[in-house]
Amino acid sequence: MRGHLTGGGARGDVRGGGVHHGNRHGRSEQARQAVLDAADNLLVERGFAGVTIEGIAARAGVAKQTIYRWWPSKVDVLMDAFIEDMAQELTPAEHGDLGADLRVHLGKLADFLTQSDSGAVFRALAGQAQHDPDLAARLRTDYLGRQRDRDRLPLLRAVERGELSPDLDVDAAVDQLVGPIYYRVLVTGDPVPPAFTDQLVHQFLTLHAH
Amino acid sequence: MRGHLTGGGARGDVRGGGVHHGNRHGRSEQARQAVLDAADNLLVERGFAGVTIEGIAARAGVAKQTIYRWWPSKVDVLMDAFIEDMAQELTPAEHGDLGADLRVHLGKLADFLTQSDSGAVFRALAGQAQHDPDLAARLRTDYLGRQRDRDRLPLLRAVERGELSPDLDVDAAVDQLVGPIYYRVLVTGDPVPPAFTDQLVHQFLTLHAH
Amino acid sequence: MRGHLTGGGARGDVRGGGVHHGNRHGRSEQARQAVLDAADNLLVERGFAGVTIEGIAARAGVAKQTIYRWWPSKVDVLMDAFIEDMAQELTPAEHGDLGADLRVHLGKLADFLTQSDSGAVFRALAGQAQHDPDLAARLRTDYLGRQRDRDRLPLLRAVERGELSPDLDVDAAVDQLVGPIYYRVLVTGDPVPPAFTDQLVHQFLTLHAH
Amino acid sequence: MRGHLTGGGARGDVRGGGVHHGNRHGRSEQARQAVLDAADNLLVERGFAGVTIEGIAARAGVAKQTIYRWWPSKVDVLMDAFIEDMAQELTPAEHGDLGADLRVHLGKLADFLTQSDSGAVFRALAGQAQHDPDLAARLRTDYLGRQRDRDRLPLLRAVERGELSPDLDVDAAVDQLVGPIYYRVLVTGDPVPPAFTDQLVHQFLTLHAH
DNA sequence: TGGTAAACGAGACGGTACGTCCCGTCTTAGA
DNA sequence: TCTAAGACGGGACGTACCGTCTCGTTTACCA
Repeated sequence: MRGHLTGGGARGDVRGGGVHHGNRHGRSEQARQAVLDAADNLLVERGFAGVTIEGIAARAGVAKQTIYRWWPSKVDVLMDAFIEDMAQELTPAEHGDLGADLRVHLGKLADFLTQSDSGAVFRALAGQAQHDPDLAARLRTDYLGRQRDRDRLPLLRAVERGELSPDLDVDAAVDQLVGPIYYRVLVTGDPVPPAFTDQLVHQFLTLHAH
Repeated sequence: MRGHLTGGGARGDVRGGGVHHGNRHGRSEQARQAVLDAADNLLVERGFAGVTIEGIAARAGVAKQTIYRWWPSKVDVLMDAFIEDMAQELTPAEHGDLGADLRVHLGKLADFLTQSDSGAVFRALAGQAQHDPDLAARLRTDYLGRQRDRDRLPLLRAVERGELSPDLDVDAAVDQLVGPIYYRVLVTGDPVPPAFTDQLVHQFLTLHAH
Repeated sequence: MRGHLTGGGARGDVRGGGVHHGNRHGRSEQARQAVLDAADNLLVERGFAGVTIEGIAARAGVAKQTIYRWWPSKVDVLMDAFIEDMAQELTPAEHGDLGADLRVHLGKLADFLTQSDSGAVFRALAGQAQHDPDLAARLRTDYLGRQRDRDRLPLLRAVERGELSPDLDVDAAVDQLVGPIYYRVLVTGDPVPPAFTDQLVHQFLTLHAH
Repeated sequence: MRGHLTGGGARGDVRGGGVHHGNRHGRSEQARQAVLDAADNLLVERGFAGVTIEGIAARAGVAKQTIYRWWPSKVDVLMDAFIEDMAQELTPAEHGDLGADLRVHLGKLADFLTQSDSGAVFRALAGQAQHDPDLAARLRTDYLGRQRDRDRLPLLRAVERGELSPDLDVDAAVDQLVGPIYYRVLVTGDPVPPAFTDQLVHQFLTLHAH
C-alpha cells in the first residue's frame, strides 16, 4: 500500500501497462518513486544535511521542478518516503497474553527506531520537527497518531479479556511504556535492548496486572 | 545578566575597564556577548533555520570572522548561549523525603523543557542533534550527562537513607521517570502538567518504596 | 494578404462560418490569429524579452503545442505578426517627378520605422537578427529584399524617364539614401524628421540629376 | 593600464605585487579580467545566446555572485569587455588631405565593424540595444558618442584648413558618410569593401570640396 | 451514419539558466 | 593581536521557460 498522496490510484494509474510520463490526467508514478528512493538513499548515505532537492533530482534523474510540483519541501519528500517505507505496520500481534503481546511489540518498536532505515528517517524527521511546527503536526497526524493507536491495542485487548482494570488510564500507560524507549533513541542515544523493554513490561505488569 | 560561564574572566578579561575591541591582550567580551544575544534572539524570533552566521554577525554588529574565530559552527554558538542561559541549574533540592524530592524535581524539569526560553533552545539543539552526531555527543557531555547526574541525586540519597533498596537499577529508574517527560516534549508535543509528573512519581514509589 | 505559413487559405479555410477547433483537414484560424495578436501585444507591452512561448500561449488561450506545431520559435511568430501587420506596403507612389517621389517615399519609410507598431516589431527583429543568422536571412528574404525592391522603384522609373543616367549604380544609390535613415533608427536613436530625409534627397539630386 | 571602469586604479590596485583576492579595500583585478575574457570568448565561440552568467562564471573560475556583485547583467559584462577590447581607438590619422583622411578612416571603421572580434561584440550589443533602452543609452554614451567625435575630426580639420566650408552641417555629413556603412553591417549584411567606402568619400567630396 | 484521424486545450516531464542567500576562507586597515 | 568590513569560490535555493511528450475531446471527411 502506498501513495495516500497520489490522490488515490485514480490519478496516478497507468492504464494499459506501458510507462507514461505524466500529463494532465495524472502524474508519473515512475518519477514519484524515483524521487522517494533517491531521498531515502541520500538520507542513509549522507545524512539529513546531505539531502538536497538538487541532489534528489540528480540522483532520481528527474527535474527539480517535478519535485517542487508535488512536494513543498525536502522534508515532505522524506515524510512520504518514510510513510512509503513503513510497509511493516508495527501492528502488535495477539498472543492472548498481555505480557507476551507487550514484550514483542515494544521489542519491535525499539528495533524499528534504532535499527531500520525507516527508523533513521523517522529520527531525522523528528529532529527537524523540533524547529518546524508544520512538520511536527504532520508527523503527529500521519505517523505518531496511528502508531499510538497501535501501541494502545494490546492494552485495550487486555482490558477486554479482563487482564487489566477498565479504570486504567490507557494514555498514561502508553506514555510510560514507550516514553523511555523514545527517550533513549532521541535523547541519550543509548541502545534499547530487549532487556530494557522487557523490564518496562515487567514493571508495568507488576503495577497493573491482577 | 549572563556570563557565569565566561570561564571566569580568564579569557574575556578587560584589564583597565573601558570597552575594548579586542587586541593582543584578549578577545572582546563585548563581541562575545553580542554574538550570544543575537543568536538567542534570532532563534526565538525566526526559528532554527533563521539563525545564520551572517545574520548573527549583522545583528551583533560583529564581523563573521570574529564568530568563526571562536565558534566552529552556529550550533556551537547556540550551545554556548544555551549553557549560558541555563542559570538555574535544576539541581534537586533535598526535603528528606523521596516523594517530595521527585515531585518537585520532575515538575521543575518539565517546566524548564516546556516553558522557558532555554528549553526552546534545548529542543532546537536536540532536534539538530538528530542529524549531527558531533552535536549529539557534545550535547550529552555538556548538558545531558550533568542533568542525568542531577536526576539521579534524589534516588541515591533515598538509597542512603534506606528509603530505596541498594539493589535498585538507578539508571533504569531515571529512564522510567524522565523518559515519558522527554517523550511528551520531543515527540507528542503534549503538555506536561504536574498531574502527569506526580503520577510518574506515585507509580515509581508504589513499585520501589518499602 | 497574410501568413505565407498558412499555406494559402486552402488549408486554413473555415467554410461555413462557425468556429472550428482544428481537425484533420485544416488548422484553426482562430488559434492562429490569437497567437499573432498575443505575440504582438506582449512585444509592445513587455518588450522582446517579455515575449515567451508560454506567455503567448497563456494570453492567447492556446496550448503551447499548438504554437510549436506551426512555428519553430518565438521569432517566427513575431515575424509572421510583423508581416501580417505590414498591411500598408510602403510602395512608393508615382508623381512623375523624382524629387517628389523620393521625398514622399523616404518620409514614409522613416515614419514606418520610427512611429508605427510594425516599426517596433521590425526593430526588435532586426536586433535579434544580430545574434541569429537564420532570422537575419529570413528577415532579408521576407522583408528587406522586398523593401529594397520598392526603394529602387523611384530610381528605376526616373532612369526610364531620362531623369537619371542609365549608368547609375542603383544599389549604391539606395544604400546612400536609406542607409542614413536606418543608421539613425538602429544606431544613434536620433529622430528622422522630414528635414533630414529631404536633405538626403536634395544632395542626391544635386549629384545625379541632370 | 586599463579599466576606466575599475573606478580608477586606486581601488583595484594591488600594492605590493602578489595577487590578492579582493577585500573591503578593493576588488580582485584577477577575477575582473577573467570574467571579461570568458565573456568575450563565449560570445565569439557560441554567439550571444551562448553567453550566460553561469557559463562565464564556470569558464572564468569565478563565483556567480562575484559577477552579480559588479555587473547588473550579462550585457554589462559584454559592454565592459567591448570597451576594454577597443584598445585601438579608431582615431583617424591626419594626412593633411581630406580625401585620404576619410578613405583611411572609413576603411578602418568598416574593417572594425565587419572583421574584428570587437566588431562582433558591438553588433551583438547593438542588437540587444534594440530591445533594451538602458543598454542603448549606455552604448551611445560609452561608445557611439566617442566614436562620432572621432568621425567628425577629419571634417573639422578640413574646415580649419579651408578645404571645406565653415557652413557645412558636420553632423549631417557624418550621418551620410557612416550611415550606409552601419546600414550594410546591421541591416543588409552585405560586405563593406574599400570600393564602397571610397565611393562614399568620392561623392562627398564632389558635393562639398571646393 | 458512424469510424477515424488531425488539431486542439491542457499540463507533466527532463532540462538550463536565472538571481539570491548563505557558507567558510581570505585579506586588509585601524584600534 | 583582535576587530569590523567585505570580496572571494562555492553550493543550494526556488522560479521561469524551454521544447517534448502524452492525454481525452472536438470535429469534418469519407466509407
